[in-house]
Amino acid sequence: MSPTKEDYIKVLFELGGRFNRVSNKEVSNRLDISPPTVTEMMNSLVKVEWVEYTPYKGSILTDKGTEYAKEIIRKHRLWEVFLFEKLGFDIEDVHAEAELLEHTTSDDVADKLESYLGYPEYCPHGGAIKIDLMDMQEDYTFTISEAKAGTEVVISRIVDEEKLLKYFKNQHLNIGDRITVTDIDSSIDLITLTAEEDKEIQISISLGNYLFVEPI
Amino acid sequence: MSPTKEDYIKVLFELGGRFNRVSNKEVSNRLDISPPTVTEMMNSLVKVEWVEYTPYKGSILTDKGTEYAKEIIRKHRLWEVFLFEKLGFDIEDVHAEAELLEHTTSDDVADKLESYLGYPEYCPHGGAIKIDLMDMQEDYTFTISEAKAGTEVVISRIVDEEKLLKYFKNQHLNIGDRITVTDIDSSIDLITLTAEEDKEIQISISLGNYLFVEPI
DNA sequence: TTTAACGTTTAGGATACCCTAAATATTAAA
DNA sequence: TTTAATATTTAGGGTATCCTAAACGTTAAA
Repeated sequence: MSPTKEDYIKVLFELGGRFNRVSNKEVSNRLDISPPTVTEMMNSLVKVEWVEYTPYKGSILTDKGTEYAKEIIRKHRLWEVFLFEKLGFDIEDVHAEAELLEHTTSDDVADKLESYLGYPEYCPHGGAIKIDLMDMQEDYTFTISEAKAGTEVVISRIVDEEKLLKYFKNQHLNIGDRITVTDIDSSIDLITLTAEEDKEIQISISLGNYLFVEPI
Repeated sequence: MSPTKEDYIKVLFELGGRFNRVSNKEVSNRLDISPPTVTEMMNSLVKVEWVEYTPYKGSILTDKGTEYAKEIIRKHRLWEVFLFEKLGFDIEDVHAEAELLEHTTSDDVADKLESYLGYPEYCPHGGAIKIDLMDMQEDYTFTISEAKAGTEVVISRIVDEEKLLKYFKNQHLNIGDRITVTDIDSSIDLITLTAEEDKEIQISISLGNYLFVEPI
């Protein structure tokens, strides 16, 4: 299907569209596309049976849509590994390039690329590459905003959006880091963590939704 | 610019649009797009200054258009090398895949890919990859249809169009083969060649236009 | 040189995506 | 529960790319 449609279902997937309704507003914000255009596209995605849509209520991915989204995300992550490991790109730059290449990658190229890369498990941002691993990763990890105060966790994945990557990097929060969630205060939207060497870091709960961790 | 426009200037380049006017008919046939659409697109390419167009007479690439076409062809050929050498694709299949990837490849990715591949000189079909080599290749090679009877030549390049590749492969004509042009008869559109082990091969002059050779 | 064949353009339309402005529905606050 | 804020949709447009049918130019054969 068209790159445009692929972008929409990818975003739906990333916003949890397998299990929850995703509002047009969220999609509109994420893709920086006007709300009316999103409404229009959702109706078009319903026609190809990738999405179930209830006006005013939002969209949910169908099984078909979910499969397709996963395939694109797999291609995206494979290119990220290639660009990072083989071509020597900076980790911050691979996302934008993969974003382009993913839409013109046949299944055949993806399979051969995966083999060439040695069947990597994760992309440079910690996202699972194998289709079934994507689900498992969802089951075993949670965002730091969902953690309970006092738990010790390892950062396993950062939602790969350029600005977020830059933000967490600047906060010295990287994949593989062990951190302890000291305090979560929803009243003031703040999470307090302790990282290596007892350094204290504070981030907002809303931004914490983009930082996935797993318990130790 | 858009993938569509890129396809048009690539075809103009391949049809000799740097030096001769290319008719809309030729473009229409090559891209399998209706003549009116080609007329329309040519006008649009004039607007971005990639093409000079005289109604009813045809198009010529501007310097700007030529540069752009070369960049895309370079990306195309780099991907072909990658797909063939690294991913193990069959030579017949690389063209179609490269056709897709070339449009979503940034200059940065192309440069790093070129370096990763060790700065290859030619794509698997014998096409030059470096921009200046592309011109040189034009100067030193000619199509077998332009050869004089009696000359001995080496096949250096086959225009990479799937059907043509298949055709020449079936005729046992491959890049690197030494052949002798025995006879060229324009009255019946036929070229007779002698290949290894004195095997005789006959092809039409029109198809010979897609087989580039260089003198020994 | 007149005409037939063929290439090209004009006219009129379709679809995919995108937009703004205005109307409408939903939800949260008063 | 009424209102105000916010999300969503409808209405009306715009551009890029494609198409067919019909009109028009060019060229080469008769």
